[in-house]
Amino acid sequence: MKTLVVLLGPTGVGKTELSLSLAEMLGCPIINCDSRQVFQGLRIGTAAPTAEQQSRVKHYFVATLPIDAYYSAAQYEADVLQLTAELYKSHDVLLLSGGSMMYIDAVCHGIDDIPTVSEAVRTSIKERLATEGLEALAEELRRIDPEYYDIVDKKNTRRIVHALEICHMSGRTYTSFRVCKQKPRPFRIIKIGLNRPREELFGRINARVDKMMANGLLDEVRQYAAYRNCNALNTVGYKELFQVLDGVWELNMAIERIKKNTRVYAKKQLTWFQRDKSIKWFHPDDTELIKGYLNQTLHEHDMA
RNA sequence: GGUGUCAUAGCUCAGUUGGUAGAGCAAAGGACUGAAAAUCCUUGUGUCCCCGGUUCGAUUCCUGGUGACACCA
Repeated sequence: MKTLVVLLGPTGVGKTELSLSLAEMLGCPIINCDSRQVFQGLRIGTAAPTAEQQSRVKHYFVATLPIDAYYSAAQYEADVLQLTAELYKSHDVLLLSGGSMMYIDAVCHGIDDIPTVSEAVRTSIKERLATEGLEALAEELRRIDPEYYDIVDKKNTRRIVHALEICHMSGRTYTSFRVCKQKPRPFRIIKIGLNRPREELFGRINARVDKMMANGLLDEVRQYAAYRNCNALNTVGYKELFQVLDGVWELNMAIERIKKNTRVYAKKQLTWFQRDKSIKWFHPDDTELIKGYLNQTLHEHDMA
């Protein structure tokens, strides 16, 4: 039976370091699962695996996309499934490591088949949002897809807009695409979650931000100023420093905000992961415990 | 040593003409299906420094402590 080991946890907890030693133990490459590390050039701000780390273990989905590329959880799902099908020809176990919650779920359960929104539809809804306002769009959604309107967060522009986009795109209701059914996978999944006491985690996050600044994050941001409207740069660490380049915030203010927003993100990740009862949690320093658990579980799987 | 000012949430402080309190920051909880490091929702933390007095009632006024700061010696 083929197995996918999923190493997950909040940002800054220590996934990258541990993923290397697990990959070495398992003799497999690392499939990166980070929605921002897939873009080229976001080396410092996303704490991407270094060249040295990548020479130790082969990584996939690190710095593979141009910064202005469109990408999504659904595309990631497809890309990973294609890659794993190939890699399983020569491996029994593969390691997926990262903290992008929806990307993890896309790979593990799949997400619904929803049409990709065209540029034209996206632009037209965007313009209507600007001229008519969110309430008018919500009202239209209530008319054409009352079922989704019922459950959607009416204050969440993203959700309302997206549902409308899909309706316009397809001529069907957004609800009709939301089957929310888990897709079977041709491999077993073992989820290992990493976590630390809150204080420890936040201490690491704060220290990591200082280190990023020392490593030249501001220069990295400056370099991509022309791409600031790209989704890849709507990212903690980048969006705050654009405020500095614009002269809106003092540098210190921006650094504090980066730390705060990273902490909030980590908490958000934990909230999401909390619901997944299939995750087995460990402290990242318990390397031997984790390896022992993995070996034991893999062995059980072989027997089964 | 003397005089003065201050002492309220984790931090910085506001406030109560006497009816046990609120902002900012920090923090906590949650939602989530093709932009997800995105987007959005909810929450308040308290011996109001301590002992006494006045008062129906004191965090608020008064005596005395204690501590911090400033100035004078």
